[in-house]
Amino acid sequence: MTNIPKPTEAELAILQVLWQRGPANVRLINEQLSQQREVGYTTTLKWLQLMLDKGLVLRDESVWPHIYRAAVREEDTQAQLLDRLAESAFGGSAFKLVLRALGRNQNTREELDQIQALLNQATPIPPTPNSDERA
Amino acid sequence: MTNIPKPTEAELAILQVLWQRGPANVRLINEQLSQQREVGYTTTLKWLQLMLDKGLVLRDESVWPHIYRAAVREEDTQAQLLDRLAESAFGGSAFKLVLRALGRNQNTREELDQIQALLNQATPIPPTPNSDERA
DNA sequence: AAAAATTTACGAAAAAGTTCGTAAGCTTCG
DNA sequence: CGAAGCTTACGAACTTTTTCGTAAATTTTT
Repeated sequence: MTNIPKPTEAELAILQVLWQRGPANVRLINEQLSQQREVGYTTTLKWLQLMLDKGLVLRDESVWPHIYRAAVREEDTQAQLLDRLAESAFGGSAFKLVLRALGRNQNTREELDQIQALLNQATPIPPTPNSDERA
Repeated sequence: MTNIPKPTEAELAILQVLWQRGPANVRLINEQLSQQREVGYTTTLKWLQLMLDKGLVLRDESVWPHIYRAAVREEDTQAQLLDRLAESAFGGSAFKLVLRALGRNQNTREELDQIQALLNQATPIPPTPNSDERA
């Protein structure tokens, strides 16, 4: 709920590592990041420290080396980023975003089925009286 | 095709105005932007100039005042941003992005139908042999 | 316990984006 | 034409992010 501070690119890269691998020390995180692009160890450390200040990660100092873990949930963060993108590039329409994302996506049969399933269980909301306000 | 330079927040705001309203002069663009948040005229002008340098907009100097128009297509830009978001926050999976976007979205009956239509015409691609490569 | 190796903390430079102020350049009007 | 009113160009201050270097702190090894 508490509005999460918007993560930067670098911060997102780190969060992804933590979400996928779970809590980890700086070395491990840096190794993961390094697989994608050259990153200095202290750079990674600094990011973690900044993220700690912002409340994006938590740190366990009772062990050595310290262990960091995500303080924000993957789902929440993704949702927030989708909202933000809808706002900044789709005229505020999450629906348009979905259409576009779906339209240009190559999916396997399983994936399409999964999407279909989600769609089937979706409950339509009543159209807003002014759904055609601004053409 | 030519990889579009990643637009910043401010640049996206301007592109959205141009996409919706079509070519316009600085004053008009600034008025539109001002409806959302306080922006100085010269700030808008400066943005346009920077965007011109980056190739995000085109300028017609044969008229006065100059008229700017988007140099990148809305669809392409949105697609690019979706790819980028999938990469930076969904572990590179456009599919996961779609699921998430669809899942948390409140849609009207019409919208759901539209999504369904899109889904029906989607041709499944064969599953990749290593679709389960990294668990 | 001292040296060697690893981790942290801090400060700060460099790069990217945001925002204007000011002056110079057109247009229009009296 | 000259003044007044927009428009444009330019430079620069500020803020936010990205990136390290260096030194201090903590462990681990001889």
